[in-house]
Amino acid sequence: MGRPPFNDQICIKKGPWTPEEDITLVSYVQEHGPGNWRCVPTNTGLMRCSKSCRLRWTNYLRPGIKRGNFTPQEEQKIIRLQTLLGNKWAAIASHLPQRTDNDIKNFWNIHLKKKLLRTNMESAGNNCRIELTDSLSSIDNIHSPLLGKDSTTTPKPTIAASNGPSSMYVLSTENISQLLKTWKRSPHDTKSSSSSNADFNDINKNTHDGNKERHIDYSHLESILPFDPNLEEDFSTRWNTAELEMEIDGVFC
DNA sequence: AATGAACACAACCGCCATTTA
DNA sequence: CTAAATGGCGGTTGTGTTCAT
Repeated sequence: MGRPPFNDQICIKKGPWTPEEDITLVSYVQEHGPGNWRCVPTNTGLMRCSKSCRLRWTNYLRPGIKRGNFTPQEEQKIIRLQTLLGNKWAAIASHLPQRTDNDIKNFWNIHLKKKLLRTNMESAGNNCRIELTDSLSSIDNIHSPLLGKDSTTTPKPTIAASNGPSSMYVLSTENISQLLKTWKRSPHDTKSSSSSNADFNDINKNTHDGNKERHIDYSHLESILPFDPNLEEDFSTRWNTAELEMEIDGVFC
């Protein structure tokens, strides 16, 4: 009974994705669209499990993803949504279409959790009525709506942009298109993996120059992705609309 | 200049709900 | 209806980079 076994175990490669793998995946999704991930390793020859392919696409390769520093507005929104929803990162991410749940989760764990704890401790130092929390996990409890905690105790966050991202291997859709150009010149380079990685490191180095802000220019990707370049603008527009603000404010107020 | 600590983030793991044969 | 695959999600980890000493 049940479904026939699907051997996903043969696709066992793990670790960081290579540019070649990314291109393969992007090309496949371009042709077939996202979804039916169980077929992806078989049809593409990628030695990755379907889960890994889906994750790579949704968290990294999908068009419309905004990378780099979170804006103060985004930060405020995340804090407020986390207060309301708890650690429902996917739900929170649905209010920030350009951000992935993984990114938001990382941002929360790295920046906001600490910031809130610090603010909380300062409050405790200034006001004896507030009990000092002694662990980072307590921050989650403080903000858990299900516990019915008084939201007025939620510390007001200070706005501070995080520092620039590291220059470790980071892939953007812009990088994919650039790599495609390089790749076309020497598609069968036997040292493709290592050399391509080097190329990508160079690309990222260049991308991270100046203010270190990672900017994704999707215009280069039009030829390989069914992506509307206006999408990012659309997200930005939607982001700024009073409608969306009211949608969220309505929940909080 | 060297080195250890802290930071940042991509990727993996495990669990659960849904889908499918 | 059953059981296994699949997809989705949240938590955690591994590792490269940056910063401080």
